[in-house]
Amino acid sequence: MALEHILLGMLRKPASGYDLKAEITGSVGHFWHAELSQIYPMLRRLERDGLLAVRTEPSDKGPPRKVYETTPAGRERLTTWLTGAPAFGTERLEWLAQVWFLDERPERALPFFRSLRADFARELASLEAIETYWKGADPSYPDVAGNADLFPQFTLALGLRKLKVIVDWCDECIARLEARHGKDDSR
Amino acid sequence: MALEHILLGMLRKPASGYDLKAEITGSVGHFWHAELSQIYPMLRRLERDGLLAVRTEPSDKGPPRKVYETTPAGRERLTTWLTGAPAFGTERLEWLAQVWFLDERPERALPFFRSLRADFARELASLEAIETYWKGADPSYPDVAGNADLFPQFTLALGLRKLKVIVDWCDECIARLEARHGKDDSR
DNA sequence: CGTAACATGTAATCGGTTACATGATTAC
DNA sequence: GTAATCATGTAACCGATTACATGTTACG
Repeated sequence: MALEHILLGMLRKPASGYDLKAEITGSVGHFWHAELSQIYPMLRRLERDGLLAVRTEPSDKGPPRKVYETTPAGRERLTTWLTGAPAFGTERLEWLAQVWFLDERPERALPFFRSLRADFARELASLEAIETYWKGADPSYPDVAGNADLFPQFTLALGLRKLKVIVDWCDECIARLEARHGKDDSR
Repeated sequence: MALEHILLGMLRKPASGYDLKAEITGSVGHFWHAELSQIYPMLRRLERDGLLAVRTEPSDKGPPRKVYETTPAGRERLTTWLTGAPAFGTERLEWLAQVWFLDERPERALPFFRSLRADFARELASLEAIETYWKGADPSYPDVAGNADLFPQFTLALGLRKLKVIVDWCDECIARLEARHGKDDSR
């Protein structure tokens, strides 16, 4: 169960469930996602099992915050996950399944790929913004100094390259489809 | 729900549940996966809703086969899925999360990436084998004639490119890690 | 005065995995 | 005889999504 380990990893720096949701989307967000309704019960479970410690802090706004932090036992759990083999969750890409069956509706192909291209280009732009920020913060990028930033940066590099090939692939599919039946259709 | 639509798409040619499992792994297998225990109840449901037709055929081996086929209503369901917007299931890549937190166990980084590289290289090889087969069957590849093969071929092209960038990325990560602390470690 | 952000949760449901159950035929 | 392939299913469980429930503070 990966969410468990992601929380244990993130909570090496203390945070509340609410914080975590924002931190997840802002860091591992390009390859992971979690709702608050999933985070809260998991935090409780991890605390019950002694992998997290809690303290309650008053909040300026709204109800009191429950701030969690990884315990030594939690840290150990994290390292066993890291020591194990790479975990492949069988990838399921529904939009590729749609592409596969597009011969059933060939006239939908061009608008479909154009929409796909727009979506991935937007995602690519958001990763590029992160890269730009990173470059500004650390002038030696991509030769970062410490280990702490190295691995997140690795994942960013892969995200950028993958999105680039997807956008290029969309463009090529569009070009091939246009070549097949005159450039004037389905706009 | 994508499995539903995948079955409706595949069953434009009649097949049994058992057949389907093999057909899925052999075609859309590089981006989708389904177990028999998931397929059988889904077939029943789709048949109950009039989207599939069944007939029972005796089998040479084992119990009688239930052969399904998409009905006109099923075909309509398929096209509404294809007519809709591209469906993104939020991608969750656990192995990238492991990379993200590798600073907790830096000495595990090299073996981790080597294992990752081996896994993806194997996947890439299997897609390349499919491409080779395809080239042999249709000498005009990649300029296939009909629409029927065009879209599956598009998905194959993307799979190949994505896996290539992942393998290259692994190699670069390995090189950078080796450069960081002498080439002789953690073999 | 309403909306957004802060902050915590529960309940119902769904898609998917793992394990279990059954039994025939074929190849070694 | 025993393992693999053919062929069908059910049940328990788990991870994740969606919808619901509650209440405060700050901003325009």
